[in-house]
Amino acid sequence: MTRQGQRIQKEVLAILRRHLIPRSAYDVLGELRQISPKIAPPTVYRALTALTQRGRVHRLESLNAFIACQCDQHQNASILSICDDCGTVEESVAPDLLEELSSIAGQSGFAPARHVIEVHGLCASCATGDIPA
Amino acid sequence: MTRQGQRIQKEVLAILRRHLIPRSAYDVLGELRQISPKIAPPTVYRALTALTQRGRVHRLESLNAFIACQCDQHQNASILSICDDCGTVEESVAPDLLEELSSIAGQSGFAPARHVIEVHGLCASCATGDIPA
DNA sequence: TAGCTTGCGTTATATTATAACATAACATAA
DNA sequence: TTATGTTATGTTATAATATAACGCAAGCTA
Repeated sequence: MTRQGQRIQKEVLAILRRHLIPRSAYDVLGELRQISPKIAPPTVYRALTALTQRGRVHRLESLNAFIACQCDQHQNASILSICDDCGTVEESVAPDLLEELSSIAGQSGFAPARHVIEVHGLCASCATGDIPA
Repeated sequence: MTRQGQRIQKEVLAILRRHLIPRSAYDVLGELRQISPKIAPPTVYRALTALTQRGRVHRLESLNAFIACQCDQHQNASILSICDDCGTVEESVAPDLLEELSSIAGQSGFAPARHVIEVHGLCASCATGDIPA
């Protein structure tokens, strides 16, 4: 990775960190272009791929969107709880559950390498209606 | 749903059942068009959505693809183990793990409604190299 | 039949993602 | 320092996935 690559990854991460709700790759592209108007899609996807591999960003497979990692310490897969009303995402870490999941998937000899765990529903605020939209 | 809608859902399900590996919506569209050449994308997506809601078909969020339900009895979320080498998908049911997952996600008041659990890795054959590609 | 509701077909287009190849940046040795 | 290989990045184009919008038809029921 060259200096330019590092700069773009840093900018992409900063953009994602400014938002509590997931952004699509093209959302990120739009914001990047406010700084560097000539950025093209593959550049953004490369940065997002690298950040995701390093655990700084999570890809929400069920939304085709990305969010900055909120706990900044683990390489383990996270449980991502997505509010279908307001869009916020909560991140939970549960190594025990991952092990259990690996063992279930492995019963037939399957060798797990990557876990995707996303839970859709309503966050506390939206579920109780305390803070109506 | 009208008779025509039922017919298309039946055809889509039959197509998915003919394959052990996931098919994209456009794969399905291509096969449907061999029978009814004028089908358009929204028709396929409507059928896939309905089948998914009734649990006859699973959508693989991390692949943007679909596969017929292999166990045909449950409305519970399945664990889908995806071989990154040969593409086969194994389905497992684990109500205990779902409850545990709901409880983890619910710790902060989050109300879970739908679980997405996908495990990428290598199936038994591909992991051992018994049946090299 | 008239009027209502829902589903379906159709057109067009939006959104997400990547292939392919040219160029630039960096590393290393002659 | 130039030559050479290797990897990263820029650029263009396009592929792949998904849905909005709207009009017509099918099915219901008064």
